[in-house]
Amino acid sequence: MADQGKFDRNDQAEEGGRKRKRRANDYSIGEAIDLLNEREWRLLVDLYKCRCIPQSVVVTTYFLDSPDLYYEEYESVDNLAKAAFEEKNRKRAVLKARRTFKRLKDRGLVEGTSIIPDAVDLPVARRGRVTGETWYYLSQRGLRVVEKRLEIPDDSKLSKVEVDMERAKKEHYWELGKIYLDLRYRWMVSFNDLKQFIDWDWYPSESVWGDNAVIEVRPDAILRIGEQLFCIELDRSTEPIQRSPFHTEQVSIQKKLERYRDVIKASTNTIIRNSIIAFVIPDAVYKTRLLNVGKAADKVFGINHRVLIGRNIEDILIAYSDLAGTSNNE
DNA sequence: TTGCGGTTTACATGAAGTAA
DNA sequence: TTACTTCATGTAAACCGCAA
Repeated sequence: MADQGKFDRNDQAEEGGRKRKRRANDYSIGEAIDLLNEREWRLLVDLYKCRCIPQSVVVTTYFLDSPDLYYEEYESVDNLAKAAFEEKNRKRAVLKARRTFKRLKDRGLVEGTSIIPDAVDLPVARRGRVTGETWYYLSQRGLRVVEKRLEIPDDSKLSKVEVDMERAKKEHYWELGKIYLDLRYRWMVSFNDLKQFIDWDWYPSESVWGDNAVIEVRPDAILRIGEQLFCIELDRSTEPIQRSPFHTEQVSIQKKLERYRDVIKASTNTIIRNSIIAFVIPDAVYKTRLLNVGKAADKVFGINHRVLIGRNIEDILIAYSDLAGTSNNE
């Protein structure tokens, strides 16, 4: 009967006479949800919005608290000792982050890899480190759990396969993810006292349709601040774009803008009609690229267009407040 | 070999839960 | 109430693969 008790409680199942830890499938979805704290929820939701997050960013964004929270004497010691505390604090945060992710992994909510495939491909004598930074993703279960929490309607739900395929363009999605994190943890915090900025959301892969549901445009992400929609187009000049050899860069941007124009024209939804197209060009070294987009916008929409261009989301927000509010005498 | 950076493990501690 | 168990956490040490 002692054995009976053992098998009834799977968290204490024994193997070879020794207790073992619970494994991934030992947790039901309900249990996994029960065990999530606020930080872990925030993490999962952000992971959903960003698709992927590297470990170092996880540490600094969610786990790195100020050193004096953990080491009371921090404020009273000299700089050298302070640096030691900061280092200790960082290590503590890293460990905490890893343990958290291990737990989430054990409960089947996230997955992660750190192998660099190209490095492994080389002969042993020629390769350097084969593991790089660990990247985290949501698992199938994690996706479902977050979608339930965010109350995502069925037709907007993501398929795990699709999300997995996005990993092939990890750099692109991470570039977008950084914009989201920037917004959430820098700009929206600093704008917190401005009521208009409190109600906002981020939709990483959502289409915008015209009324007839025939013509569609798919921005890289949609940012909604109150009633204002921003269709975010991330433009990385390093990214190879497949196109006919007769098309120049400018033409392709223009084509994209024309598509937006057509969708907006075909829509009676005022939110869509008033939407702003925001081109974020993070690695625009020369102004010309920014100007080219501007020129294309003039051509497609005319002089008073609603196309904003910037190197980062801050530029866009500043340009937006210029555009929106001379009435808003800040 | 030695040192480095990332990762895992051992151990101590305290909080919370549980059976007697 | 007491003794015991479980779990999360912080710290330190061990471990691992690799480069110099």
